[in-house]
Amino acid sequence: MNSIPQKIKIKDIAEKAGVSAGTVDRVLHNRGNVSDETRRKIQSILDEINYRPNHYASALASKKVFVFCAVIPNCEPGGYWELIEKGLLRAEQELYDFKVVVKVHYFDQYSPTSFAEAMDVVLKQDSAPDGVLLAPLYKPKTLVYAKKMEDLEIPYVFIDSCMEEGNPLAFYGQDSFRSGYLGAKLLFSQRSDVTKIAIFSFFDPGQTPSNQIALRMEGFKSYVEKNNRSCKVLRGTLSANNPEENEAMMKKLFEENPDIKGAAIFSSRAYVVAEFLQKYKLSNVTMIGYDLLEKNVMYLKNNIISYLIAQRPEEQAYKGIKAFSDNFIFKKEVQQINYMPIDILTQENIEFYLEF
Amino acid sequence: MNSIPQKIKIKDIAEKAGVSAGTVDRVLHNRGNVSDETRRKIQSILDEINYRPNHYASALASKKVFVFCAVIPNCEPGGYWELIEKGLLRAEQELYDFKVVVKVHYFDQYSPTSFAEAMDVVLKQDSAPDGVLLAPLYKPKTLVYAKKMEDLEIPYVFIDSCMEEGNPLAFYGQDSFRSGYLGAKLLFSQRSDVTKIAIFSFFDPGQTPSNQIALRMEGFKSYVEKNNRSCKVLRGTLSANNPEENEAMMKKLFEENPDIKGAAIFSSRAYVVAEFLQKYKLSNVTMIGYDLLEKNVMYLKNNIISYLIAQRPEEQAYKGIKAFSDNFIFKKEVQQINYMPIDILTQENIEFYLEF
DNA sequence: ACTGCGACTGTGTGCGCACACAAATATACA
DNA sequence: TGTATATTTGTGTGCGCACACAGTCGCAGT
Repeated sequence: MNSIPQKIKIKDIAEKAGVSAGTVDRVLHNRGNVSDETRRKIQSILDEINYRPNHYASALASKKVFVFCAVIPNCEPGGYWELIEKGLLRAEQELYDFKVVVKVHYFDQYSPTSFAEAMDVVLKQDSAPDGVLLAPLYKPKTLVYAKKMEDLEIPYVFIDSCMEEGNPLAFYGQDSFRSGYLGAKLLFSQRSDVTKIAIFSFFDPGQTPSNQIALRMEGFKSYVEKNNRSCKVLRGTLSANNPEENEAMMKKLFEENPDIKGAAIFSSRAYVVAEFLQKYKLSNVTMIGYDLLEKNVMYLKNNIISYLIAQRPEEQAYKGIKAFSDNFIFKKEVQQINYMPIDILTQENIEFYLEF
Repeated sequence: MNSIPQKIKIKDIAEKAGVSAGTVDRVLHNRGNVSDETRRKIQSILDEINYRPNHYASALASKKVFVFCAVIPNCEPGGYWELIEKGLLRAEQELYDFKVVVKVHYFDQYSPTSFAEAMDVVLKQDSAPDGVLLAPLYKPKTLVYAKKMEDLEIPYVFIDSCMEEGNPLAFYGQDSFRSGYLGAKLLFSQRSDVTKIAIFSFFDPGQTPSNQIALRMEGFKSYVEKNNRSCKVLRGTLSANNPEENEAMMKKLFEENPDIKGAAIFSSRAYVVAEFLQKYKLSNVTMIGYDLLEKNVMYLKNNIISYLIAQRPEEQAYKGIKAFSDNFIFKKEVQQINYMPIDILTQENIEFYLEF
């Protein structure tokens, strides 16, 4: 009654083929040293009986230690990349008994050079990692290292945003264009009288916008083009480390344009703008933002931000590492392109997203 | 460099305590037959060195087969409960090597008696299941069996909706009240001129509404009360198996009330109403619905339904079974109340939710 | 015919643990 | 003091697999 479908093991196959377990093991792992004849015989049995190895027993017996490196921007407390790191750690924990180690390497998210340095360290270790997880913030540099890893035959996983030119083992992230598009839709669906909006970005001097943010902005504009062509879109440029300047800039912008009805910002730091809106009591401005940072959530709850669009960063990182283990340990097919859901968060449903 | 933190095993503990592995095993599993003195010694070592057993090795060595039963309504193809079943199967697959079997038992979702019969079968097997997963559609009957299972010391998991009176090992589902509340918010946020809406339900004669649907409706009404008190709410009652009658009813309703601007339905069969709206080209009616059924998705894409609110049924079922394995096999603490995210789906983000 | 060598195949051990069983020790009672 | 019995402890085997190692075999070269 409570019996389990009898599991087929290596020994069974060996018996069926009239060989020893060792030989079956050799064909299973392509270790060579098997005559064509016996290999074919074993293979045909394998094909017909649907052998499914016990990966837990396998991991137990194996001595192999897997080292996966993650290369991500420095994690400010409460910032976006901290969520990514959380996912990495969760995956490492879960794979502990499979002898999986996740090493995190950090770089300065505003410096492509710093990214390159981190990658150099990762790839020039005495023993190469079994896989590298990274966020392709800056296309050109990333491309260089993608090439390098392909030459070294080190599989890599992209999170956050993708690059068509690369050929990762897997990608986990949002369709950034679409999430920008959705942002615009939500902004305009809120009210029918939106004729002027402001969008903000952190373009520091001499820096190219990150891949993802550029795409979100395109998506946003595309929606406006298509559905609210008459709406005026103003741009505000924020500085990463000069709050006073930012405040002055916004003050000027909103004073000169009191008819601004909507605001959007495509990085995760919506709270910078929200803080301003709250301080100056501009409750007539509808705002949308991105990512589930604590401070963003606070302004959502305070009704300063109407909608937050989220992308499950922790899950991206978690699944990124799991892609490696699925590939190496569980021998599962790994789907290459994996768009994460574009979650729409409001005051009413936010609380149910906080622990995920 | 690539070394893993040295794993502590039973043998290590045994050595430290000056006993054999068997004795350590006895205290780890409370198997008794250990003198107070040695148990205390071992326990103190255990406390101080943070021993984490290898559950994979443990499962490998163990002969125990786990049988978990799921009691759910019949799965119509393309219906809600099919998604649940998918999650159950996924969990079973994943736990295959842990000797976990998931047996699904079905009942007629419109008949509490049929539910009771299914539960009787489950509980009166020659060997009792190690856990039961069920959806408490009908409170009173569920309560009876919850009691029974507590007496039999069989842990149970609720999915879909919860019952405060029960004491399940875990619950995975939506906050139904809140999802109804959010539905109303979305309906009204779409346009400012909504003064009359219609809500539909499948109250067949002689039947009590399921727990979840009743709560959603309450939540919906609560929002209207609070924010749009002047809006008139009409009720339409649908029949589960009489399309002609339904059509006639809706026709009459919308003809007599041409000023209906919004429609909502709290079961997963929004497509019944959507089909009508499409057929009669009532494009002026904004509609919201629940759950990611194929047919609902189609009407969302066609712009008949503006928002769908989803609750990840597959994940509910999957996590429900995993709660058992976490409890029995991985000895993890299982959180009792787990509200699933209330996903808001629109044309723009729907495609990213379809494979989850 | 002997050796050496390469291609192929079988055997044995251990991964960390559960559990049946054997062994040792303690306790009771005559 | 001896025997029977309960209590406590140690040992051995196997779960399914990986992998090191030890064979076996055929064949070329001397």
